[in-house]
Amino acid sequence: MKVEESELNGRLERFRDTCRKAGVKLTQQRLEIFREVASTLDHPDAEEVYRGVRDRVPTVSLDTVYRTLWMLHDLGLVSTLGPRGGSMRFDANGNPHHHYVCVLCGLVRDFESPALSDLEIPRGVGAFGSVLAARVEVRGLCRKCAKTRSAGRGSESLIRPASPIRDSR
Amino acid sequence: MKVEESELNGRLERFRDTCRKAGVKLTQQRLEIFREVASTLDHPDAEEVYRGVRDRVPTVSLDTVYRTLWMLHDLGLVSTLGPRGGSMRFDANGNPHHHYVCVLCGLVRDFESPALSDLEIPRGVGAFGSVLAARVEVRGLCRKCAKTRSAGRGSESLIRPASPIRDSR
DNA sequence: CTATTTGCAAATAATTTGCAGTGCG
DNA sequence: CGCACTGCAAATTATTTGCAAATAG
Repeated sequence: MKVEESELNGRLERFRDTCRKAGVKLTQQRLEIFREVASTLDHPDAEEVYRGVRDRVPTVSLDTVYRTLWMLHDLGLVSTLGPRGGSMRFDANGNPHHHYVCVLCGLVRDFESPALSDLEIPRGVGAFGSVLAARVEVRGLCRKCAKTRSAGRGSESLIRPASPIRDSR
Repeated sequence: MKVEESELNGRLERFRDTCRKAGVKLTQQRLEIFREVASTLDHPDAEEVYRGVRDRVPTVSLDTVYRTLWMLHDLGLVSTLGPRGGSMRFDANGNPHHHYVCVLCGLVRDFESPALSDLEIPRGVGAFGSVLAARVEVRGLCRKCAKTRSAGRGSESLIRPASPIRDSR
């Protein structure tokens, strides 16, 4: 799924800006790697970014993709999603948001919600340490998986409480 | 941090029970592997479980630990936490709960909260698919890290919005 | 007894690193 | 023009798998 033109331009703008301010060199591969993450609503892993960028910059190497993604992370331009199924995934949505995750295929979609963003954190939590941010992760079966699955049969072992994806590589 | 005696016994009870019902054999290593995860409030990774179990069952192998942890997961006896820093972590707390995660050292602590557990999920989310569960992850700097850090200097690059741990192996 | 389960060692997957050449500022 | 950046290949880390020996029920 594609990010809107205007939003994408804003992100690219911020990217150039941040690079300049941070004094990091603006290379072709960095631009394209950022563009790849910033232009999709999916949250791709390094391999997917690599495949996408290779079309435009045939010589990029996978390790440059990794290095750049972590560099973008260090600059605060992308955040990461713990690996749903093997590999780390990257997220260029800079606005406060939450995630919907399909427990079967690993699809992730962002959603915003003032209500959830202003969550009341129980006071007891303060005992653990400071609170910097809170994020909600909603798990479920996405449209497509629900369809595929019901085609087969009813429900199997699926509703294992809050378990992430244990995928079948 | 240790789980209370009574709670631990309940977990072990449920473990034996579930194994029997599922028809899986109750071996020494399985019992000790489960005990290791079930008796701590930390959420250890396979390697940590391995080290702990080895004291009591010197011949266990790391792969048995992996196989057993995933088997416990399949039986619904443990859930997983996306890798904070390299490796998958396992959680034997069967009650609905949320997580506090230290962005520096990766410490995880559970907390319960009726308010958060009854979260109102925005209707828009239904468009993505069904909703099975929702979990809140609160990020912050734990007590210990805050202390260690302030010993050095003030704040550095730390407050990178909602970024997980990019650790220094 | 006998199907499961285990331990070992070797295989895979994801990610990182050292180094020599290349190109941005 | 120099130092940060890149590509390559080799190294590491986490995790999985095939197989013969061990064991729970």
